Amino acid sequence: MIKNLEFTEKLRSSNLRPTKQRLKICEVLFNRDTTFHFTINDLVKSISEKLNEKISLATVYNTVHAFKQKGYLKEISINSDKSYFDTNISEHHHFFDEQTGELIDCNKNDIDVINVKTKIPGKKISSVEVLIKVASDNHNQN
Amino acid sequence: MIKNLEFTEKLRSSNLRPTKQRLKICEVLFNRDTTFHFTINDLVKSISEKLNEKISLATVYNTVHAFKQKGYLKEISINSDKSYFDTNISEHHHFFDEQTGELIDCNKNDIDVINVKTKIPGKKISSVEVLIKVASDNHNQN
DNA sequence: GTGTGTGCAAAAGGTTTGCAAGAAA
DNA sequence: TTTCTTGCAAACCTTTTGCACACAC
Repeated sequence: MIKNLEFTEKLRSSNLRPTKQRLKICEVLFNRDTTFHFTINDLVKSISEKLNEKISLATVYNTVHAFKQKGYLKEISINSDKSYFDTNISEHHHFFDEQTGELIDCNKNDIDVINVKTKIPGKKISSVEVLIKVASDNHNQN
Repeated sequence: MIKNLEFTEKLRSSNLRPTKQRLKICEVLFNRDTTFHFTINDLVKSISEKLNEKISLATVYNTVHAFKQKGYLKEISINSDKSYFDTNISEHHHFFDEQTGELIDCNKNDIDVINVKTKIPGKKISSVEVLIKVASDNHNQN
């Protein structure tokens, strides 16, 4: 169980004022055992369920973007109408269930390290993301 | 240079009526030498530039979705406010320039085949997509 | 007190939908 | 003639913005 004090420090060290709202969002995001994959909407729901409170949508967006920019959250590359975020900020990959929309973290040893053999002149690689789309075994799509 | 007749056949074989609009969209999408990475907006612009015509947005969306469903287009997993599509339907991967928003196809031998060693029970893999984000070499992000 | 952050409502941008008119079979 | 397709406008949903008020320092 992580203490609010820790979050306060974390925020302060990133030049983010530890406001009531940001601390609450920290609590919902980071005070959990497993990775949290979420959309903004999921987060808002989580806040109201876990804390029985409401934080304005604009603030939630602001905060998530600030956290992403500070490296506390990762945005996941999926094409969807919504943006997905991940509290697991290590370089890792995902399974995406096309039918349920569920995201599952890949473990380090589910996939060999991706070796990119070609460079784009003047560019450096900032990340490599693998998305493995899965569907029910007993369905066939044509 | 692919003939309209070929497109007509293609459409008919997929149970899509070869309408004037669909044939024009085929022409813009598939009558080119290199892969086309596009958003709906790009496509609409292309139609008006190449053919000097206007096809209703709803029809363009309809058609792109139909083509995707029939396997003539691939949707690329990027988180963006817009959807990106690709006329290269082979299983391949992408470089994505974070600064310019440009997408570049990976060649088959830029990356080793991804070997997914773990299965999700009851699910089968329907695709594996790799997105390599790149940025200028002389920039450092913190 | 000064500068940031919050909340609301409105706006924006991409995508979808309903439905009447039109085209293909 | 029947069925599918088109086009328009309205609706929808996520995300962003502007601005007044409130809070952190």
